[in-house]
Amino acid sequence: MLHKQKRKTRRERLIEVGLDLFSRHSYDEVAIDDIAAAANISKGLLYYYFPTKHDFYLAVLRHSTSQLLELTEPDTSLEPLERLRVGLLAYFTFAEMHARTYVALLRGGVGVDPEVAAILNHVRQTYVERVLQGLPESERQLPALRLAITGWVGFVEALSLAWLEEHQLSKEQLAELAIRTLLATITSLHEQGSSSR
Amino acid sequence: MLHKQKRKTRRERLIEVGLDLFSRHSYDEVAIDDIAAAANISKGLLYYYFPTKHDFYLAVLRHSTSQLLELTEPDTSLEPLERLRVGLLAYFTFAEMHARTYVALLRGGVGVDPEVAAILNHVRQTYVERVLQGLPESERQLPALRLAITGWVGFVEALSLAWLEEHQLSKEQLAELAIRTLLATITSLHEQGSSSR
DNA sequence: TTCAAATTTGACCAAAAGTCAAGAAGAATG
DNA sequence: CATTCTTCTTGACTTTTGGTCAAATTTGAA
Repeated sequence: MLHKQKRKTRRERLIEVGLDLFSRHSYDEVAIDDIAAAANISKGLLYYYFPTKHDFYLAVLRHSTSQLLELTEPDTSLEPLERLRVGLLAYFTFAEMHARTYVALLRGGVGVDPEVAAILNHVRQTYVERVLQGLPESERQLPALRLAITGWVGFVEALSLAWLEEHQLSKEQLAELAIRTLLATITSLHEQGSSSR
Repeated sequence: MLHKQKRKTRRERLIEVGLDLFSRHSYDEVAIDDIAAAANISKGLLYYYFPTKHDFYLAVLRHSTSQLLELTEPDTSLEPLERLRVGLLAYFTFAEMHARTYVALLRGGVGVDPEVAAILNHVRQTYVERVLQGLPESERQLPALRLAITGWVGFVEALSLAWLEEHQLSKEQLAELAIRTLLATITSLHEQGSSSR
């Protein structure tokens, strides 16, 4: 039996507090006591909802990544290229609105922690998948297509992070740049005839 | 007076131990006592060489990033495109040889820790700078050139990380893909006439 | 040999993660 | 309403781990 009666469940409120703290401080700068204090709660209660500090962090991370994925959900009623453009705009909007959180999200992570890595990989994989969906059947057979798109997702991430520091371009221009780069990358896969396959 | 008599100074050996541990475990999975034990040393001695655990981590990180930058140092005797190709090959070679460390390096980091971020930014910035060096004067004036190249560096990082999981392409093919993408991205900046400047 | 500086230790301290018995608050039952 | 059962909440306690320090050991000039 899940319990989601009130406006916000305690668990949700705690995650919001964590979101705030973790976007402003590194993982081990944030003490359990800080979280408890910020939420007006005893330390023990935090452990009632989350088994360990690390699990709490994962919950916070999952929360924001799933929010990101939701807000950039592709609109399949649009044709692929337009769908991509809209998705990118939504992505940049998220980055802009939750700048601190977004940076912490991508550049954060707790060392080589496999669980954290898994969550971020899942996000990236999802984007790769979405891009693949928008490609015509004929293109999808290219040898290193998936690899190239994964690279492109990294391109978009780095682009957005750099953009946050200095908004020289509009979101529309960013999206255009990203799309052109994607198309060019895919095109270059065709030309790369040499030895693969 | 620096002291670098013997084969390897204690400090260097400690950094190597840290390199090993941090490439296999996350920052806070590695206890000071673990490091001391792995180096056959008392905990106190670690604090003789490094003020805090965090500083130790930074030293390890700086060590491997500077090693990466050294090994990929551009050979200015080559023409720009060839120089880039050789640089990329060296980069992928490093990633392959120090796979675990390399992954920890890029995807690691301690939360939003500004010092860690600064080190990684410095590496990325250096690459952006190197690419810019290889561009003809005429190209360097493009409005969002720096931004686009920063994105491309992210592309190369993501590409290499994905490649490490499944070596489907040769390093040469990877480099070719990366170069084509860079050129295409820059070209697309030209075409993006609209409203900037 | 001697002495001062550099190196190394291990016991100790402080802070932060994690545990738990017990109490308070709700909700269901009679 | 009383009672009882469940859920929620606390604060004191334990354990782990980062960090300190005086003292001991080693090194290397003089």
